[in-house]
Amino acid sequence: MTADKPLRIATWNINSVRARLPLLERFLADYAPDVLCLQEIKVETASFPRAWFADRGYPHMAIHGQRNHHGVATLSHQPLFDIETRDWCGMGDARHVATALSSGIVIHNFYVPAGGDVPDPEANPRFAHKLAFLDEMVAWSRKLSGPAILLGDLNVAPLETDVWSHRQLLKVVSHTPPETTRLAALADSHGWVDAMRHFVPPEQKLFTWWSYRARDWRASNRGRRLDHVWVSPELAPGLRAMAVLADARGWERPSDHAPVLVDIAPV
DNA sequence: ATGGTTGGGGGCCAA
Repeated sequence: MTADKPLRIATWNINSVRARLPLLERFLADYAPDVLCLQEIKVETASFPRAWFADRGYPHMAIHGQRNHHGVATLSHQPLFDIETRDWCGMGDARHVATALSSGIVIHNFYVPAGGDVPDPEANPRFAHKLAFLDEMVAWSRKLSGPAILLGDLNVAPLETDVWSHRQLLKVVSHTPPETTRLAALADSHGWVDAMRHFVPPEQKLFTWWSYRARDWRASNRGRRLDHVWVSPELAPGLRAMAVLADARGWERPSDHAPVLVDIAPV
C-alpha cells in the first residue's frame, strides 16, 4: 500500500525564503509535500536556513542560491541524488537545480527570468535574456530522457485563460507571442504534459500569481499562471491531483505567488 | 497613461 502512495510535489516562488519562514511553517504543517521546490529564495547558498528545514522533516536539500536575487532550492523528505546546476545563458544566475529521486525521477526546478517591462528584445536586454533562456531550454529539453518533472516559476502565462485578460496582456511581458510560442515549443520538445491543465480545462481561468500592487488582489483577481508543473509522458498516467493554494496568497506577509501541489502515483 | 507594493541591501533596483 505504501508502494502506490503518490509522491506529493510542490512548487512555490517564495520571494525571499528568510522572510517567509512563518508562511512555510503553516504550509508544511498543512500540506506536507514530499518534495518542495522553491524559487526566488534571495539568499546565498551558505546562508540558506538549512537547520530550519531539517527540523521540519526536510533533511535532503539541493540549494542553488546567490546574493540578493533569484536562487532555487529543492527540499525533500527522501534522499536526493545527482544534484546538478547549469549556467544558463552564461549569466552566472542561480535559476535551475536538478535532483533525482531514488525512483529515478529527475526534478528540474526553474526560475525563468522575468524579462523586465518592455517586450522588445532590441530595447530591453532583460527581455532578450528571457527569450534566449527559453530558447536554450528548448534545445536542452530535446536531449532529455527518462522520467522527469519540469517545474517552477517559468514567468510565462501560455494560454488565454492563464491571464485575467488575454486582450489586455498581449503586449505585457509574460503573455506576449514571442514568450508563449517559446513555451509551447518547450512543451513540444519533450512531450511535456502540463499537470495543471491535466486537471483544469483550458476554458477555465487558472492563476498562480497576483500582483502586490492591487488594492484588493482577491476582489480584482487580475492574476496570471506563471508557475507550472510539467511531467514527462511516461509519468502522466500517474497524475492523481493538483491544487493551487490561492489561500496562501492571503496569509500574513505573503509571497505574490501561490504554491502549486501535484500528487503523482508511481507508474 | 499611470501608479500601485514588496524584499534586499544599503540608500534604488528588480519584480
